[in-house]
Formats: sequence, C-alpha cells, structure tokens
Amino acid sequence: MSDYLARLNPEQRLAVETLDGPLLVLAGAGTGKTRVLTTRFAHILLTKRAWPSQVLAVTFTNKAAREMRERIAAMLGGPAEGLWLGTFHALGARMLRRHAALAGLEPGFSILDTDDQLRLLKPLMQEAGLDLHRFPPQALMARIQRWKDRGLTPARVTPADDDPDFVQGHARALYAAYQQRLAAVNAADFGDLLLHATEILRNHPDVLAEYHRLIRYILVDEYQDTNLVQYLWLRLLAQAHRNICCVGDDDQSIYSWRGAEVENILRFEQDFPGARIVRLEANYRSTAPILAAAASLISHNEGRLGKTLRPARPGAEGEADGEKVSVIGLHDSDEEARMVGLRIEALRTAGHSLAEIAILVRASFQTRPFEERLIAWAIPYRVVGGLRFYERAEIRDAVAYLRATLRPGDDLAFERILNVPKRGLGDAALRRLREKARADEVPLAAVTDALAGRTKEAFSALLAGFARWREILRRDGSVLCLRAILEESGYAEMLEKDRSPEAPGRIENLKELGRALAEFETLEGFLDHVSLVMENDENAAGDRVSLMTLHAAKGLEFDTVFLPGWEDGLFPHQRALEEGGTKSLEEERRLAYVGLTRARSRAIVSHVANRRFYSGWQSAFPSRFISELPEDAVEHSGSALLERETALKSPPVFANVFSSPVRFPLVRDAREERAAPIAVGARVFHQKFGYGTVTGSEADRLVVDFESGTKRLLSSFVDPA
DNA sequence: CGTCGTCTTATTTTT
DNA sequence: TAAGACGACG
Repeated sequence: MSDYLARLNPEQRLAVETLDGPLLVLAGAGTGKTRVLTTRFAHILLTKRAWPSQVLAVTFTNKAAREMRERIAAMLGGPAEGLWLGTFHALGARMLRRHAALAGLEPGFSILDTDDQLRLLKPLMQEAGLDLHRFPPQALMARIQRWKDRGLTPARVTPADDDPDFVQGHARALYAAYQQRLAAVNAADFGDLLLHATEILRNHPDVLAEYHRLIRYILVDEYQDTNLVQYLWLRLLAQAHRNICCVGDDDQSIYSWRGAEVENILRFEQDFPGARIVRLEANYRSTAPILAAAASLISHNEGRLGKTLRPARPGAEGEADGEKVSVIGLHDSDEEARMVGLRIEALRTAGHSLAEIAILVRASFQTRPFEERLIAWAIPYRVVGGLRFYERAEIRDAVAYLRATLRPGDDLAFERILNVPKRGLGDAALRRLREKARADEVPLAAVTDALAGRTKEAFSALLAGFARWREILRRDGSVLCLRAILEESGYAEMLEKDRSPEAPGRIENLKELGRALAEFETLEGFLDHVSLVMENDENAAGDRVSLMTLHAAKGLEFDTVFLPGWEDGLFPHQRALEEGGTKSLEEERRLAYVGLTRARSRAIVSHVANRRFYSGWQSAFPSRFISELPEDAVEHSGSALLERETALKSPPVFANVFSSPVRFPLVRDAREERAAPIAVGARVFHQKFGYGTVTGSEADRLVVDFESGTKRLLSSFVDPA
C-alpha cells in the first residue's frame, strides 16, 4: 500500500479514498483537513484517474492555494503545473478571460478595485438625483455585491430582493446602469468574476459541456464559507460527473457578512443526493483543556451539524492534560498590551520561538496598542493581512499607469493618474475632458480640443508619454516600460522629493513591483496577478510575533495564542448584538471558536474594564463568551477579577454600554486610579520620550523633564516609572 | 489650480 | 485621536 495512505487515520483515509460521487468532509479544527485535501488530490493523480488538468481545486485564500500547490508538488515529486487550482475569484477570472465575449466583454478586460467601483457608481447616483450624504455610495455598492454574491444579475433581481426604501427604490436600476458602465469601460469588478462565469455556464450549454469534458474531479476547501454564486458555479461544473468533494466545518463559518451562506454546507446532502459524509474528529493540534474550552463555547450554538473533537495530539496525555486556558481581567487596553508584552518576553526567555506566538484581535484597530508595546520593547512582530500590497496608493498608481498604457480605453486608470504627480490637470480639466469624451463618445485619452493653454500642453505631454510608453512596452517589455513610466511621468521624482517618513517605503514598494513584474511573461498576466493574488509578504520571514484579526487567522496555528478584547460590545461586536439577532451572535461565537482552536499549547484570553474609544474611555463588561467556557478548563486571574464576577451577575444591559457615556460604578476607572499617584517629583515613563521627572501639573496635564527636553503632556500618556 | 487650515466623522470582519 | 473631506485663500 502506498505510504502516503498509511500515514492517515481511518477517517482521513476514508475521505481520501471515497473518490466517486459527492462527498462532504466535515473537518473540525486541527483534524488534518489540508492533509486530506492534498492527499486526495495526489491520490487521484497517482491512481491515474485523472490528469492534473482534469482536477479543479478551489480554496478561499491565496495562501491556502499556494500551500496546497506546494504540498501537491512535494507529494508528486515535481512542480505541479497546469492545475486548475486557485481561489474562487482567480479561477472565475481565468474562465471569464476564455469566454469574455459571452459576458459582453473584451478578453483584455480590467479587474477593478474598490476605488474604481465607487468612481463608476457615484456619478450614476448623482444622475439619479440622490444625495450622496444621505445615501453613501458604499452602501449601495455593498447591496450590489450581495446581489452578485447570490448570483443575481440585474435581470434576476426580483422586487422581493429589493428594498423600496433603500436609495429611494433606485437600487435595481442603478445596479443595471452600473453593469452597463462596467461593460462600456470593458471592466469587471470582483463579484463579476464569478457572476459572469456562472452566468456563462448557465446560458451556454456548449461551454458547460466543454468544462464537463475538461474537469473530472472537484475539490473545495472551506465549503462553509461559500456564497450562493460559488455554490451555483460548483454545482454547474459538478453536475455531469458528480465527483465533488467539499471540505468544511460549519463551526468555522465566519463570513456571512460577505455573503457566505452556512446553509450551503448544512444542506449538502439535499443538493447532492447520495452524498456521503465523513467526519474528521481527531484533533492533532491542541491540548485537552483548549479543546474542552472550545467545545463548551461552541455548544452554545444551535443548528450545528455536530462534531465532537477528541484530543489526539501525540503526547497529549503525557503533558498532564496541558495548561488551562487563562482568562485575565485588566483595567485598560494599555495594561492589556503590557500584560501580553510581558508574557511574550517571558516565553522568549524560556526559549520559545516568537513565530509560534500570535495575538488575535476582533477588529483591526485593536492592533495598535499591541504594536506600540512591541515596538517599545523591541519585540519583532508582523501584522498579517493589514494593508495588502496592491492596496497601497503608490502601487495602485503604478498599476493605473500600466493599465492605461496597455489599454488606451481604460478611463478609470487614466483618471486616476491624470494629475498624479501634479501636472496642472485638476478637477476643472477633468470635468472638461469628461464632457468632451462623452460628447465625442471616445475614451478620455482620445479626447481632442477640450482644453486650452497650459492645461492643453500638460495633457498633450501626458498623451505623448503614453504613446512613448506603449512603444517601449511593445519593443522592450513591461519592466523597462514601468521604469520609463516612473522616470518620465515625474512619479519617481515626486517620491524622491517627498520628505515624509513613508516615502522611502513607497519607493521600495515600487521596486518590489518591478521585481514581481519581471516574473511575468505578459503584462496582462501580471495585472491579473496583482489584482487577484498579490500579497504583502514583507516581514514574512524571521522569528516574529504574528498580529492579526481573527478572520485572518483561520487556517493557521500557533503554540501560544493571545485573545485580547473579550468584552461585550467589542467581542461579540456591538453590531452583532444590535442587528442580526441570534444568527450574528452565533457567528461571533464561531469566531471565538476559531480563535481558541488556533492554539496548540496555550490560550490566553483577556478582557479590560476600560477601553479607549475615540478620544475618551468606555467601561466594558467581560464577554459573555467567557462565561461559556468550562470552569475546570479555565484559570481566572488579573486585577479586574472582582469586577468580572460582579459584572457577570449584573443584569444584561450591555446594549447601552457603548452607546451611552454611563460609567458603571462596579467597574473602576483606570484613569482616575492612574492619575492620582503621579505627583510633582515622581519618575515617569513615556513611550516616545523615555524616562523623566514631573516638575509641575495643571488640570489633566503634567510638565515633565525628559532627557530630550521639557514637555507638557496629558497625564494619561505617562506611566509611573 | 494648489495649498493650507478647519471640520467632520468613523471602527468589524476581506476574496 | 486621527485621517479624510471640504472650503477659503493665495
């Protein structure tokens, strides 16, 4: 028997070897899901049931796709080429490029980012006479996205899907107009990639048949996070041979806000009659207390498919059941950050690798106090999934230049860089260009005789530039073209002159863009890569603490996981409590479950009594999730311990906590306590200025002598030394 | 047309 | 608080 099969446990093996017919693998956290998927893929190939190009494997993130590709390559003993392996969006794009005409697009269509989308939508809303203050374009955009998530083209949107009160009942008409504009500028937004692809399969049986011939096996990762279009797309592709294997965990469904429908996984058996279900329940990752905590927490959700994780970690028994989950109450977020920093230091001293430590937060703004603390103590860290590489302004600018060079009709790209760097083509010039372009029915870059004087010259110079860059692109390739653009457009000069601290980083980013560009044969391929895949992996290497949102942590694991900010109103989030009812609360709980199950050996949950909120402070109660953890797997400690106990017994008035400035008497205010002991003559510590001596005070301000000089600052910025 | 200052407003989660 | 929008001035 093949040794790759021998390495699996019986349930995993069943999941790998059940090749014919629909199969749902319910894989709990840490049960070897990725291993099953990749082994299954390799098994299909090694048993010669299909060629690599006949298997379609879909993941949610690029990271997962990359990891799968690497693992498969390792199992096959060579690079895995020609696979249909990627994210839903990447595969959708690939499909759409092949059949662009069927969606009313040219094959070289652009993929828009959110800026472009709004720039397209805004004027349409204005034309409809909508007040953009009362109806934010983002809100309508979100509505359109949700429709796309559900596979609804404008024609398919029924009055039942529409809300007559929203944007004065214009939503559907604006959606149709928006789609027309997209086609007019030969562009697709993110949602279109799957919507168009699915629509093509629905409307063109010949194309569908082609894919049925082409693709024999389908593998789907994170099935619990698929939305309706993704489901429709998969079902269409799978309907001929029905060899579809979906792997997922309903307890880890955390993307409903993005249109994901847990129902997809819950009704798999009805969708694919005769489907088999395999449950993976042996958890190889976490200690018994962590699993007990996670299990107890998630048991408060209803409507689960039901799985019981059992500890199977090698040596789990030998480690005396492992450390209990720590729950620590603290006074405020700064203290929380200090606690985490101290513990990280202690772990480091004890020989733990920083790469095995993660801080997982609910919302991205929470990362700040931790970053400040880690910087102050010189603990290397990385923020995972923050600003993506492609989302940085300079990258978008450079890409817009490339897009406008490659596609003279790409008005959105052209508009973006028209006056970047400043060349005297401001709002007024743009307005005139737009009017003329509209009247003459030509792209912006083809407008003539719309401007006069200086602006005219600047515009001609820019057009001459593009003509030159197009020539360079054709003759010398994209890398030299990019270099010419940056030099000749004045963009490089603009950055060099920029004395702000970010400027050097921006220049670095552009160099990185050039390096990435060099790896692509065509500019078209590169542009797709950039909008679909490109990630920010600087800092990826090295021994660093990982700092990220809970959402970004799915699929990862660490020895030690810090879970700060478990307070009602923050986690579960206020909006989940106010809107969406039980469903949202359950999703928050699944998020907590995901967080806990990232930990192999240690999980440290913390909550604070006072959290920074805009400029002021708000008191907060411990998260209700904390009381859902089993007492015997948890150890409580911390300076806010008493408050926690009182708070948990108090009536549930949580909804008011964040929206009103009420201070609950049972929660001590960290400010008052801190402010008192700092008197004239006291030694204090400041994050930036270091140690100093207080020489005076007035109201809430202190006068402090630092080595670098005397400062007047808010007492809240210094700590007693 | 561009710059500077004031004012507002926002904090979920992202392919 | 802090970043972004917007309006008044040069």
